[in-house]
Amino acid sequence: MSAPESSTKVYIEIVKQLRNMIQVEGYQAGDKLPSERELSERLSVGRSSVREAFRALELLGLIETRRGEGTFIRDFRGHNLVQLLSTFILQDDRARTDIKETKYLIEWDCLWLAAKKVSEEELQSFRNWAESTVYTDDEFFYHIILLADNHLFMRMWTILKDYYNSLKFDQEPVAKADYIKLVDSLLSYNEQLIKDQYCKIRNLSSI
Amino acid sequence: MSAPESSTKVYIEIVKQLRNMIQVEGYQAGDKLPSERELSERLSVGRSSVREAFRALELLGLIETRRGEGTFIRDFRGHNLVQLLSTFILQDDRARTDIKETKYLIEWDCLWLAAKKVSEEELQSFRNWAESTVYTDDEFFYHIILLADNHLFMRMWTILKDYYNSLKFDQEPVAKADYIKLVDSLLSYNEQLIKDQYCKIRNLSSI
DNA sequence: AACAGAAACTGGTCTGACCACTGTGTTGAA
DNA sequence: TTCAACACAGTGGTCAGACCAGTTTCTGTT
Repeated sequence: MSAPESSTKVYIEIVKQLRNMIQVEGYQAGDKLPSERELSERLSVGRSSVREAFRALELLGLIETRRGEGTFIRDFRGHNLVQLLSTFILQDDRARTDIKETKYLIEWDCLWLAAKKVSEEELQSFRNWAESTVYTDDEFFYHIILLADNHLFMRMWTILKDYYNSLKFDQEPVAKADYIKLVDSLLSYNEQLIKDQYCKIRNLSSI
Repeated sequence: MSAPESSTKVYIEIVKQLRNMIQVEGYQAGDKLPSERELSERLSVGRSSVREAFRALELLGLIETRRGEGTFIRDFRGHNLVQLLSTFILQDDRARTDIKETKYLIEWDCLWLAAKKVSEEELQSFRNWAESTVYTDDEFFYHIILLADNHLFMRMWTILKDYYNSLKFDQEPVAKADYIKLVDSLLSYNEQLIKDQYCKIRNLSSI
């Protein structure tokens, strides 16, 4: 490999080449990447440098390597990062407050989006599900986020939920009737009503 | 190192040990970690396995390694992840819509938080800055996010901003007077006024 | 056609060599 | 006494090679 300018590390260059290759050749989740040895030859770098790049991407949850089989693009899940990042980032006392605040606001954003986007039939269907099913708070809001139809919020919420749960807040169980009331407020398309009902569920004075 | 149960890879075990060590021994940003060779001996693993673990954490932006000096805990910045994750995750046409939607809602959330948290003096001081300074849209909203005083939103917004900018949306410049009006609406503590003014800046019918 | 075994592929871990950079201590000259 | 140069010991960076373990493919026999 050509001498790196501005002393970029070889494994970083390899990560860049991999990204480029994935983009240009249109790799999808489940697709197999070239083997370590093949990339080593193709890029004229040591196999251990290729392994370093693969390891880094694997820890991110972007690829997975299987002994005897190969290296594959993964369907990304953020949950690997939560456990990792939580150790390094949110260690101060402020974290708990920020997590709570952020999770609640994103839930509210998704309620708002759901109220805007979702048809009455879909809401009715969701209400039927809410009435006839036993679910956790997470499961209920997972459905809300689905209705909001924003993949990015789904990822963020999923990460926040995992981390929020790991912090073990004291949290009174929410009565099922209150969840139903929240869905009914969505059906009413009344923003203030939705807001009031969500605040009740989360014990907030306002949002 | 003891034989890994359920075939966990050695570098993953090393990452776990590092996380544990950082937590238990209370490492801070800027602190130096034990050297590759020392960890190799201490954990009874190959130096290349330690390097794999370090590389992975470095790519995440959690540590940095400097030749001849050592390995240090970094003050985390999400911006390394944006460039990386964007390639693998948000590749479908939906991404653009989701990014816009999410960024705008987080900006709104932070406006709302700022309106709740910030004293009139702070707002006045910010208004003075806004009047007397030349700034970009990003710089203006960076200050809003600072006023919201939520580290998590700051990180999320920073990541979203970078990615949003990389997508190169057509975006008309905002008149400085409109930024000032937004600050004034904050000073009025009138949520509807804040909302209206933000919608004007972002060309939204509602939020 | 089916099956068993060999071969070739894959990733996983490690050792060792050597290079390049940095920091520290020592030494000799001014 | 001070300062510059040098040696040394530490650090990370890259690589080759060896060997192991799992999976897939190929080949020969029945």
